[in-house]
Amino acid sequence: MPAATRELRSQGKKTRARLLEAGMQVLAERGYQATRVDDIVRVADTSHGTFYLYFENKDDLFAALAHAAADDMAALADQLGAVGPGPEGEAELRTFLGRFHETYERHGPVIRAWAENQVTDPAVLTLGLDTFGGIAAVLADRVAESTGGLVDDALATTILLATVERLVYFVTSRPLALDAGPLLDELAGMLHRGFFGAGATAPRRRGAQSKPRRTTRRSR
Amino acid sequence: MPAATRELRSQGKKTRARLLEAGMQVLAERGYQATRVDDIVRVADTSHGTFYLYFENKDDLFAALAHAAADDMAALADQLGAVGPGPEGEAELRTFLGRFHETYERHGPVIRAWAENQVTDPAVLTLGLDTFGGIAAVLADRVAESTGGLVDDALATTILLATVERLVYFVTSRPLALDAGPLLDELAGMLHRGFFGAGATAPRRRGAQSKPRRTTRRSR
Amino acid sequence: MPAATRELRSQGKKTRARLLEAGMQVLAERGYQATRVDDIVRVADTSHGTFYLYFENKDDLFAALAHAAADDMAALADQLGAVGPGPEGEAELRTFLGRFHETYERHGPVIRAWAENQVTDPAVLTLGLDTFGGIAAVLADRVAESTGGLVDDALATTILLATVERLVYFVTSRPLALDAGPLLDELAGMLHRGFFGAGATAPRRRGAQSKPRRTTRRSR
Amino acid sequence: MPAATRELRSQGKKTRARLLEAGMQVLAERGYQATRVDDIVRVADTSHGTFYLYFENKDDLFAALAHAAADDMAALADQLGAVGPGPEGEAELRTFLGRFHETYERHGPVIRAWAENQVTDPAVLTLGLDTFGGIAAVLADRVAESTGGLVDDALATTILLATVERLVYFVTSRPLALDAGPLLDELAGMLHRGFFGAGATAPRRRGAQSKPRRTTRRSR
DNA sequence: GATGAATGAGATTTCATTCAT
DNA sequence: TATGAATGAAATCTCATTCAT
Repeated sequence: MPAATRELRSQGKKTRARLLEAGMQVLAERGYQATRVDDIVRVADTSHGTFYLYFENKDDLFAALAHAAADDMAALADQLGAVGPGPEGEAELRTFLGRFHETYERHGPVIRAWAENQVTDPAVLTLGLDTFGGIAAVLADRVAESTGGLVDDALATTILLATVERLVYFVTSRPLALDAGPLLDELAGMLHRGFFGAGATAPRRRGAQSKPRRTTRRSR
Repeated sequence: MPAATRELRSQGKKTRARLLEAGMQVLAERGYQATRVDDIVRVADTSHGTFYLYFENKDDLFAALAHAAADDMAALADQLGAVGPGPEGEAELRTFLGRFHETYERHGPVIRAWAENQVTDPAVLTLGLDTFGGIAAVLADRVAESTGGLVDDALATTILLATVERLVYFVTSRPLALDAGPLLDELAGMLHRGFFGAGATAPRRRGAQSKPRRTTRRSR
Repeated sequence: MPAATRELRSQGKKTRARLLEAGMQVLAERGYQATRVDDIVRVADTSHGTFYLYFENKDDLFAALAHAAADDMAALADQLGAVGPGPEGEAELRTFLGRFHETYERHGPVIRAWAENQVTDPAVLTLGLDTFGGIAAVLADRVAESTGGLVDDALATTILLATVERLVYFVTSRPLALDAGPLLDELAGMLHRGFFGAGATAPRRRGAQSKPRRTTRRSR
Repeated sequence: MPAATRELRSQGKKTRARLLEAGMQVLAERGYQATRVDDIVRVADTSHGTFYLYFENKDDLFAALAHAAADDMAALADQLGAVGPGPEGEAELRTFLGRFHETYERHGPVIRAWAENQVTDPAVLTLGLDTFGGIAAVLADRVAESTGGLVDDALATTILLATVERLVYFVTSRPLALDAGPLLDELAGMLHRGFFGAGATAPRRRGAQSKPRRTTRRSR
């Protein structure tokens, strides 16, 4: 009987949290597929038996991690306000990226597993798709608002999101000693210019050609 | 004794090719860690015994795939000419992206495994780092040339490359029915403006602000 | 220290009884081998710790159940009077079967575990063999008395007993909605005719033929 | 990929047969629940890996054993001819019991697991119920034919069958050194008199009393 | 008296690799 | 050259029992 169905006392809660923490750490180090229960319990300094006291199996622990990540990511979308074409719009976008970065620092391994399509458990997979889809949809709305409906392609926004994810992944996870701030400044600027600026056109505009678009922009 | 040390007749070559092909397919479907020899031989319609006739072990097959990918990717860098700030520079970049895309269609699973840091075999890992590093270095050179040495951060270029990889991954692998052409047009434009354009600043330039840059661009 | 060595207050007695009750229920549902301490404590609505407060281990609880069953079964044998060849003999047998049935309703799972040879604990196994053997011996005596010593095979009587057990098991445990009364009437008649009737021969009498016996019976 | 889906060469067939044989032996020794893969492979003198080459899991092996048993048991029912009230009817019954006994010698452990309701795998459980039910139905038909429709209770026949099973179990499995022949003679006689004889009444006839029935029989 | 937590031995299952034909 | 068979180390999971509160 895993923990989901049981009442936990303070010690139990602590152990469960330690296992989740350890799971996250091992996930970060080895990736979804290569993570073994053995690694998790060693990091959590407990036994196999204890693991199965709190989780049905490995996927169950990942599901718990994933739900926490999904909650925080959903909050991200909720807090994204209007992104106008002016500097205040860019600032709004920058704030969003900052929060995305913070969320990534907390849930990076899970987000990465989703983004890299490593998840096999259908429930967790769906949760990931929904979560990413939700953010993409909000982004698409903001883009459409900002560009007066010229750009509203949710698909293109998904790709945009994936690109943001990858950049933040590099900033967060790689031992690059990169200063996140300036990079996110820059990214915010690029995205604002590329997607929210007056006259910006979506990457996927049907029949879109590079020349006309360039012309448009040149002439503004 | 695996195939590397043996002469192969035509039938042997065919079998080896079938195994490589199958390995690539399974790699695409299941990812590096989850790929089992059993899957490969089933797809290749042969036996476990035969597999080890041609490859020392699982990693050996991946190494073979990786070397082929590395060769084609190295060629990518070799063929990238100067990328000036004008339209012909953007066209050059667009051509590079087109070839990157073609390469991805052939070697996507391997490139992805590298980009997602899934590889454990040290030799293959090094090969990947070298390959990506080589392209990043050439990109960094071109950027430096184009901007007169203002921008030359190889690290930033690595990130740029990773982002390109991700976008091309989405275009190539996802069942999005995306038309690659326009997307690559758009990406070429963005990258050219962002990295190679007159007055462009590198993502990592400290104190970079979006406004001045926008102004600069507007005036061009 | 388990309960056997301790004095129990009224609450303790209640808890112990609840565990025994639960043990019996789970034994009935899952069988001897598949019964887990976890099931028992869940049914008894208590904890693992509490279980081991009252029983040394799983087998100890079964031993307690078994002793209760053995006592009641021994009483069965004690109360079996002479079974003459006449109707009053059959009535005596019928009464015995009725009490067997009652006992089965109370201790069925334990009796069944014995009859099906599921018990591994040597002490409990011996107890079962002794208990069944005791009843079989009394039955054999009664048969021998009734047939004037012609039939006295304890082994055959054991088999007879096992068959009775099986029939009663079906009547008791299966969801057949069978009315026990008529079935036991019938069974009493069959057994009386078959084993206690004038001229009846034991199943194991060498060279026994059905025809002569039928003739004999017809002529009575 | 277990053997069900693969082609097997002679060596493979031999190994699979050895595993089935070992499974039957361990099943006989330890019973359904207590049988471990470890025991089976030790008896079959092979490895765990090999076991899973031929069977998906323990239940899969039992399912294979069960299907073989079910086939042979179905044949039992098919071969049971009319059982008239005369001696040739009893002989027919005796032949049936003899074949039941032979079948039990081949498939005893499986039949016993079914009869003792030890099976948990739903498919195997159903197979057992169907198999026993099929035989019981044929028995019930024969009884009904023989008694002119007076007796046709399938339920009662199920119990009859269970009793036969138990007797044969004792004869077959216990180290009683019993001579099966005379016992089966006797059993055939009892069953013939009890169920197929002229004027016999079913165990479950509603309102049946032992006295009237006895009278009836006496007067025949 | 009672309980939730923890443990570890043992059972099941997977899979890369080797072997015999 | 090819293959089915076999292996065993390692991973997952279960559960009777002990422990600390």
